[in-house]
Amino acid sequence: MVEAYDWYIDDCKWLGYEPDKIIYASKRIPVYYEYIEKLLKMGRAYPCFCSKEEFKKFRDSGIECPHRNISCEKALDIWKDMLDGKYKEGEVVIRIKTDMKHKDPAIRDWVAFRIIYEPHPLVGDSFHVYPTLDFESAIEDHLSGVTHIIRGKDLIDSERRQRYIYDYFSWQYPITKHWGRVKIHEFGKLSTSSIKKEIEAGKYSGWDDPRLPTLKALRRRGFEAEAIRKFFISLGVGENDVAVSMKNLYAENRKLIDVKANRYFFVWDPIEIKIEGVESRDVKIPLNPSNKDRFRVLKGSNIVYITKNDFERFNEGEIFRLKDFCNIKLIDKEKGKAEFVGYELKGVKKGKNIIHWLSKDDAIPCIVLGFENYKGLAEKNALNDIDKVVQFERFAFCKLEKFDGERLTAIYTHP
RNA sequence: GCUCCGGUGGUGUAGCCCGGCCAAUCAUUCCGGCCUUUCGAGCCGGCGACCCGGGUUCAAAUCCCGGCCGGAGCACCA
Repeated sequence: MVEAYDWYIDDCKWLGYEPDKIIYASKRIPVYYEYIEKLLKMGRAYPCFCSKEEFKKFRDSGIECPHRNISCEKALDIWKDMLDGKYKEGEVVIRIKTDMKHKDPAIRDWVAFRIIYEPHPLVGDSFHVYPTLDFESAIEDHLSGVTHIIRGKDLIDSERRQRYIYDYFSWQYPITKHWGRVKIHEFGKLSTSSIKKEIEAGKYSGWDDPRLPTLKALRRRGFEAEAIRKFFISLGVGENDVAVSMKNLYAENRKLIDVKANRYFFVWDPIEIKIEGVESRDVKIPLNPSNKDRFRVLKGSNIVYITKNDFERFNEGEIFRLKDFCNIKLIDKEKGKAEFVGYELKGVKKGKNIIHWLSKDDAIPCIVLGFENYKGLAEKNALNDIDKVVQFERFAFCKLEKFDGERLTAIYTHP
């Protein structure tokens, strides 16, 4: 995927880190050729004609393969022939000499170059002899003056392999740190390859599907880069695998957005209620409880929508309050009828008896996409905050993604 | 199977190298209270951990050995 090249950089910048140098290994193949030629001349590398299976036998038994001890001249000739395209894929590889008796078989004479005729996404068919990751990054780390490497523990053996090259050239190996595998309780193992498959299978709509734990998805959900940074820093760099809950991320993000996210009403699964004896009036509600100077205005009227959840909780005869508007008593649940009790907040039990609502004039259709999808009515005022994260009161923080003239689409951020 | 690494409250983390100040840090979750016109935020309080067994030592989460459990590598993949 060619686009993925840009995604790394894009995501990196979004997180707030500007790379000071970007290196595409595929564009620097000739550099690696230089170094492998040196190693061939030094007798520290050799062309090997063993098949994978054959070599595995040698590796497992710690025996040098018959190709290992040819002269430098011959080795270089074969190398030239490889470059000239005289060999087929899989016919020959270049191996770095380590120690066939090394106690860890994973380290024994590893492959540095192999032949691939398939065109490369970035450089097309300019080359057909490519370095392996271990070889390329060994050279590149040294050339670019890398002093510290932080990478996953799956690459721990890379260090032991690469050190042979560093020793041959008398270079100094960087200091390494490794991290373990990260699992998210709510999702499972983080694995780009399995996510890719599931996207292709149609399970997810794309890399930014809000159900995914990808940076793209988190970004779409309106997370602050700062929260993600803090979250990952809190995980530390340790070789142990970690299994962490998204709740920790939510907590970090909430600290940042709570003060700035405007509050609006979102009535999911709306139920219509008629209130007898109430007069219409405008209701001013603070956009954010921490700043009482900024308001939004809702029309309080005798027909309002409340969410089904709330409606079902109340019994006939019970009094509850439409937040900031008025108190009503449910008189006929069957018909959705209530009667006006008063405007005064005083005397109403606080907490669960105060619910959010919307009258028809202020309601626009809204869908919230997340782990589950919610359909309902959102407050019209929210249209002022398209592209921003708002809090739908008593629901969750949501990123308002778009309004198509008919319906507002929001992405579920977190509770 | 071979090689290597790791195991601190529900979760993540600090401390381990250089033993004592660790009746073990911080964050989050959970539970309780206060506050609040949101089941949000804030404030206060609480529960809760050094994998097990030996050894060294006046003293061990920290050092040593063994066990158990978990993970990584053993690719012509990145």
